[in-house]
Amino acid sequence: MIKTTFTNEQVVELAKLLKVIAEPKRLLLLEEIIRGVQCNCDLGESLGMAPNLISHHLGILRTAGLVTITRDPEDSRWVYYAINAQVMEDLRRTLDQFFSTQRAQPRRISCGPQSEDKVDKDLIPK
Amino acid sequence: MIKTTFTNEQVVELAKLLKVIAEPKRLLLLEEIIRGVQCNCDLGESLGMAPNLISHHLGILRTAGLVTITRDPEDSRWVYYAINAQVMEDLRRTLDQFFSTQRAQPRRISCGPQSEDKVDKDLIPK
DNA sequence: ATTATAGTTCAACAGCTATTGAATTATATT
DNA sequence: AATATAATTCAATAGCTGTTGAACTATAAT
Repeated sequence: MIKTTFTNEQVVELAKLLKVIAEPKRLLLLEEIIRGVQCNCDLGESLGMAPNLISHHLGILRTAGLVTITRDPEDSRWVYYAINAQVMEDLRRTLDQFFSTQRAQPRRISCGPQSEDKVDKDLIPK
Repeated sequence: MIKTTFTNEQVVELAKLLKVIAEPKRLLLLEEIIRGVQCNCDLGESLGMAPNLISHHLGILRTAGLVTITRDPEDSRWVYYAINAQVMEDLRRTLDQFFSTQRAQPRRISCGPQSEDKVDKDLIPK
């Protein structure tokens, strides 16, 4: 069953989530985490980012629910980030539906010279 | 064949394209165009946006290659926008790969108490 | 106890961009 | 020729946010 339309609220909601991942550094962080690089210091090192900036971006990813945080049981100073598979999967499916070319409808003629509105208007006498 | 990694350049490129669609008004415009509402005036009317703002956002969508523009053959003052199916499909597949949970790797231990670096360091005498 | 380390929070700033209103272009109508 | 219409371009503004450096918190090591 293919979803054919999105409500305005759903579109706005999707845009919000897209804004979270539409930032190059954040998307790079996600890619690294997906690859298995999940401790804060390695993320900062491999991307050349200051630790506070890492915190900032990971916080946004975390608020969006895309990643989860775990503290090391031996030494709780260390934190490890991991992707939230469920949220990722939901996002994947939503995007899959939104950008499905099957959804595309032909132009609805309601404007321009061919529109009936135009013709009707012309029939109204002045 | 599932793509397992993205290069930094690919990630940055993807982020740029995501930025284009991560704007609520633009995503709403895309949704409307997909539904078949494709003339400028209708788009503005159904979304409550001024014509110049419509132009602005559609210009960005057009620069990104997501939509194409056609002028009315009878009255070239009217323009109609349509989605670029090829670009949409490419984007859909890229996102499908990026957010595929199958890509996710377990944590690579290179930091923290369990890391070998740590242990090796401890073996070095002072 | 003191120092070191990992990470977060805070404050300030700069750059970008969505929005608005006015001016402009180009085509069609009268 | 003059006016109207559809759309774009331009200039100015305001709000948001990524970035930076400093201060702070919490835990571990000495």
